[in-house]
Formats: sequence, structure tokens, C-alpha cells
Amino acid sequence: MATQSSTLVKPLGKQRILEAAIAYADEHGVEMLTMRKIADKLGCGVMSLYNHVANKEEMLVGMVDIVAGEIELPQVNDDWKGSLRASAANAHKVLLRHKWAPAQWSLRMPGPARIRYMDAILQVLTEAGLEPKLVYSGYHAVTMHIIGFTLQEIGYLQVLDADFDELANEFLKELSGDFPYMAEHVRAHLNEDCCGSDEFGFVLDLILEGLERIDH
Amino acid sequence: MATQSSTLVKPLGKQRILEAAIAYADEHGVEMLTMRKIADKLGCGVMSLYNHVANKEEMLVGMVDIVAGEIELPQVNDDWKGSLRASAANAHKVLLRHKWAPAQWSLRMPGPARIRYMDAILQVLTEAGLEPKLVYSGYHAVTMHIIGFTLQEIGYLQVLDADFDELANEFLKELSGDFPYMAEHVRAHLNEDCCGSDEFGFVLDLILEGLERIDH
DNA sequence: ACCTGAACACCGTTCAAGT
DNA sequence: ACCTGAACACCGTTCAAGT
Repeated sequence: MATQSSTLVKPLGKQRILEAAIAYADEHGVEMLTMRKIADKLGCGVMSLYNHVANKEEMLVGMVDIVAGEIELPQVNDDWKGSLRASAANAHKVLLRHKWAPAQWSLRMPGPARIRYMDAILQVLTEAGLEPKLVYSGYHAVTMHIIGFTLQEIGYLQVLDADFDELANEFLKELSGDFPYMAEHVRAHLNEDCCGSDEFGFVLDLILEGLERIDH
Repeated sequence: MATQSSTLVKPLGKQRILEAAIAYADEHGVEMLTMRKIADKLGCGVMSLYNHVANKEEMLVGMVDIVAGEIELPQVNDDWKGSLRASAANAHKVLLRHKWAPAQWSLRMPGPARIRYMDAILQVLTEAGLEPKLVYSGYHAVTMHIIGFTLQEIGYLQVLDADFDELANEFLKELSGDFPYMAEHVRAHLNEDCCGSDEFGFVLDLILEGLERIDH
């Protein structure tokens, strides 16, 4: 009855594969992502995937590029700092939806959406009138912050829910003796006041305002 | 002749395993690292490794911690910015020796050497007299920069030697049309002047001097 | 206490065959 | 043009057996 020609069977296609892969990685982490698992999820054989994707590496590149495409591009207006701040905050939100992405971001070839995104950031810095050297360094500083800060945050979140009990009990006590500053920092993390404040934005402003000041 | 009791056969031990694993990852990348490859390198059976290491995850944690131990701790003196700058520069150098490390750093449980390192950075910031909120944020900013910047740099280096021809030829030409700012940035990267300048230190100073200024 | 081979339940990917 | 099962060369890890 439900033959292959049935309209109920959606065609495969690269887009549908990447979306399934992203959904799986969002839920289970990228280290659990498997060609076979994606195939199962899509209800097809493993090898069918290879009609639309050269290999797993290309798939990961495609996945990262879709995430890059979800980020709102910074607007080109007279408030370059505000524009970058808004876009970075959005990127931060998107990356926290796809916790596997930051670790993949820097290490893989950029796809078209990511190149588009990089270009937009550079355009804002250039159009702001910053001198070339500051456009160059400012770009590195801003993108490093978006990926690096979020990666660190995700790492912290993962360590947290991996073993919160050991951390809060044995860990913090043993820490206090040998590493008092570390213990104090962990205590600050566990406090509500610190989590409430916009750490991501605060550090980004350190960078943006530093750039503006140097540029006279 | 060469029996098991021969003194020529070094005992295994966790340290020797981790060193072999690090040497292999330095040379071939962490994605090529395999329990079997380490065993081959050490001239023992795969399962012998499991007498000293619980599993691959614990091995990676141990590898990262050895790298953390190679970093010179920042000194506690009256020049907190200079002290952090020197330590960060050293960390940068160490991480470039172990290009697989930055991607592992944030995502895995910190070992004792890394905790010692984190504590030292926090101590310098605290002893500098910065207010608690700035110690908290400054720590995140500095560590994010060390790992994030280096990770981005390593990604760039890998993309570079992966296909430098495609990049310089087809890539840059196609880029110039749709993404002029990106093309300009790539051109700046390929110029000698930019690589000569200490980008890592420049962006770090943006952060350190920002912290000092806010602290009045 | 330390070592180890065989075996298990997986991987990504090639290949040859189907429609 | 698209799909697919069987097969291959690997993985990490368990287990039972050795010393």
C-alpha cells in the first residue's frame, strides 16, 4: 500500500538531513551523533545519506553553517557598538540553543552563511570609520569573544550538571584549603547575583569600548 | 632472553601513557588518537592501558591537565597586568605546541594542574585590588581570551594548510564580489605586517586595560 | 597487581546491485 | 538519479584468563 511513490514519503535532500542531524546533536550532543542514528531518525538506510552528503565532515560543516545562518546580522548604522552588541547577544542565544556548535565553529571550514556573517561584522567595523589595524584586530576580538566566551560557558554548564553533588560538597571543601581564590570564584558562580548580571555583554563592552578609545 | 623481568622493559604507568598520547596528538591530531595507537606506540596490548586509565575520557582529561601544568603561573607582584600578560603569552605558546588542547580545554573537567592555574590567575586579580565583580568578570575575560583566541588561530592555521591553493585562487576571487570586507580581511591575513604584530597580546591588552580603567 | 587476547557492539565508508 | 544491504576496516570497552 504505502509504496515508494507515496507522497507521504518525503524526499531526502541535504537540507532535511542537516536539520535532523542538528536536532539530534542539540538533544544528545555531537559526540553521540552518528550517520546511522540520523538515518534511523529519517527512516532510511545509512547509505542513502551519502547521496546528498559526501561524508560526516561535510555534514558537520553544513550543520555549523545552518547555525551561522540563524544568527541575526549586525545592522550598518551610526551606532556600531550597539549594532555589534545586539548581534553578538543574538549569536550567544543561538549558540546556547546548539551547544555543540562553538567547539566545531573555529575548527571547520566556514560555509557561505558563516562567511556572510563574518563579512557583516567586518563591514560594521569598517563603516564605523575605525582605522584598518583596528578593524583587523577588532574583528578577531569580537568573534573570539562570541565563540570563546560561549564555549567556556557551555563547558561550565556541562561540568555543573555532570556532578553537581561532588562539586558542591567534597570539591568545594577540598578546594578551600589549597585553592582559596578558586573556591571563592566557584562560590560567586553559585550565587544568584552573578548569574543575573550579563557577563557576556560586560566582557564584550570591555572590548568594544577599548577599541573605541584606542581609535581616539 | 628479553624476558618480562628485563629492566629494558619500562613499566607502563599513567604518566607514560599520557605522554605517549600527547606526543601522538601533537603529531597527528586528537581525532586520530586511538587507544590502539597508543598501545602500539608503547609496545603493549590495548587492554594494558586500562590498568592505569579508566577510559578514553579520563585519558583526555589527564592529557589536558599535563598541558595545563606546562604553563608558567603568573607571578604575584605589583605589576598585575604585566604578570598576566607574561603568563598568557606563555600559555599561548604552550597551546600552539599542543594544537588539539584548546578544543578540549573548556569542555572537560579540570584536573589539579588546571585548577592550580585558575587559582593563580584569580589570585593575581584579587591581590591587584580589583573589586570582586571585576575579579569575577576579569577572570572570565582573560581565560576566554587565552583559549578562545588560540582556538580561533589554530582553526585558521588548519584551514590554511588544508587547501591554500583554493583559498588564494578561486576563493579570494569569488569572495571579492559578494564579500568585499571578508576578502580584504583575508588579504590582510596573508600580508606579512599583520602576522608580525602581536595580535594575541594586543587583544589581551584591550581587556586588561579595560579592567583597570573601570576599576578607577 | 599487572598484563592480555578474544569477543562484542558499535563506527564511517566502499562497493556492487537494485529502482 | 536516487536508494540500499552486505561487507570492510576500524573503534572503545567487557570479560575471562593468564602471570
